[in-house]
Amino acid sequence: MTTQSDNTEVNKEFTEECTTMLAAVSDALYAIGGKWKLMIIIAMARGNNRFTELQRKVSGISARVLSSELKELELNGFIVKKVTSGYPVTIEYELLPYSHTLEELVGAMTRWGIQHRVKIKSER
Amino acid sequence: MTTQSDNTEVNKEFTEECTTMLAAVSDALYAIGGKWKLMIIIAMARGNNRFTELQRKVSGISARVLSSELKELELNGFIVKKVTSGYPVTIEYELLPYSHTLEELVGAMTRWGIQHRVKIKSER
DNA sequence: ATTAGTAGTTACCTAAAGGTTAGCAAGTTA
DNA sequence: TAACTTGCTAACCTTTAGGTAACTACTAAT
Repeated sequence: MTTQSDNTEVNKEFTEECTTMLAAVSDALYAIGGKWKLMIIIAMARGNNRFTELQRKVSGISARVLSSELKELELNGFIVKKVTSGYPVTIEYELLPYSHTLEELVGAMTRWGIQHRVKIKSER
Repeated sequence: MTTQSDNTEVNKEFTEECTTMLAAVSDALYAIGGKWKLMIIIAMARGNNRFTELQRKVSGISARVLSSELKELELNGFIVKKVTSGYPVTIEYELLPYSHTLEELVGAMTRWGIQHRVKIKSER
């Protein structure tokens, strides 16, 4: 009698790889999961660095949520808040280098999202 | 007086690209966002196709949530439920080809998650 | 006959995410 | 001087995601 959970060498490696991936994806989702964080980073990478600009660009986000997401992103080392005490005082948010480590992921998600929308449309 | 929102050609393209990306990422998150969907797909790609096996593999998920996530994944064309009416009746979930379009994204997220955990650890 | 495993469902509940409204302190524009 | 903009914050409320526990129907083993 054989089952899918035979303890072969191959199966062990497979199982370990799976566990590693699951832990990694879980970690990633913890840091950048949710509805807004990636979108805010994308908008910032494209020149939207002020509060109101971001709010307009990331459509649907409220001031309250944007404010709290920015705080979390700052806390986790993705962005900095820069206050230039000139005249007038302007507040700008800037991406830190760590944000750029997300480029591959953002690219992959963008490409997938585009093809997914095409697929959904063609199905209707 | 110049501002960051000058209507140069370059700026227009940038703005459009940004809008496209935001819409795409939003679409992607709608389909595969949340705590569990990607993790279930990862587990299934590695030979765990039965309900209880999946529940064990994706640690922390409850039967109720697993059941409802599987239904959503089936509805959205990522998986199929296969009931083999032999003796005994076994129920297996299988990935459909569409799940494999997620490979690039899953890979990117896994790599990012691994390096992120390393970074977090080294900071403590 | 009892216990255990598989594959769930149902009902109920909590916590987290997010939305709405209002307002404030500054500066700026008409 | 009035109205508007920017960059928020506080209080409140709703929605959704997810967790817990109990239960069912079937099979299989002891």
